[in-house]
Amino acid sequence: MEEKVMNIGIVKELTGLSERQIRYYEERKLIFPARTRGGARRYSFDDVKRLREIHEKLKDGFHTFELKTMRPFKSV
Amino acid sequence: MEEKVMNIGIVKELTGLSERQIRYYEERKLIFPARTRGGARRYSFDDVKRLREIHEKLKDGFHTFELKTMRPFKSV
DNA sequence: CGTGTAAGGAATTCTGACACG
DNA sequence: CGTGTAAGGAATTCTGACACG
Repeated sequence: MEEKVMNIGIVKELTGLSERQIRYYEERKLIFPARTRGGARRYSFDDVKRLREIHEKLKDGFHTFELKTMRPFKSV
Repeated sequence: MEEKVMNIGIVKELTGLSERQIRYYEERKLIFPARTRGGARRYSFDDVKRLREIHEKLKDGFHTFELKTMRPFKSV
């Protein structure tokens, strides 16, 4: 579940989030997709799971900078 | 492992096969990727596994039409 | 802060065909 | 038969920015 194999389009469908949101969470250092040679992001199923958790927390009123310590996340 | 989430570029990397080979096996009805609205193919991890098996069999001298009965494969 | 959008470019994927054998 | 390739188009993704609040 850690293999980075999905492009952002599929992640969008699986999470229901916008590309903007997905990229923003990365900008905030909450998610770490891999990159193809061409620069396209690649996510794992674990990433999809994490994106859902992030969005849930934000809906609960937390801020991205507070989520960085939300849970230890194994680095790529 | 049945979720169709990978585009052909990643499948190429995971299997070491060319796009031509991957598409040809589909043309021969040995593999059944899903499609995005735009027409792009989407594969599952099971598909990747199957592609490897197909290629192995071909290297062993079998022909694509002989592989259709190779093993029951659940349809999409 | 978190997210939407229009903008232009670059990388990806698609199909149908010609080629070899 | 199984696979390579050049061709042109269409869909996808990328970055940086302006916007709101």
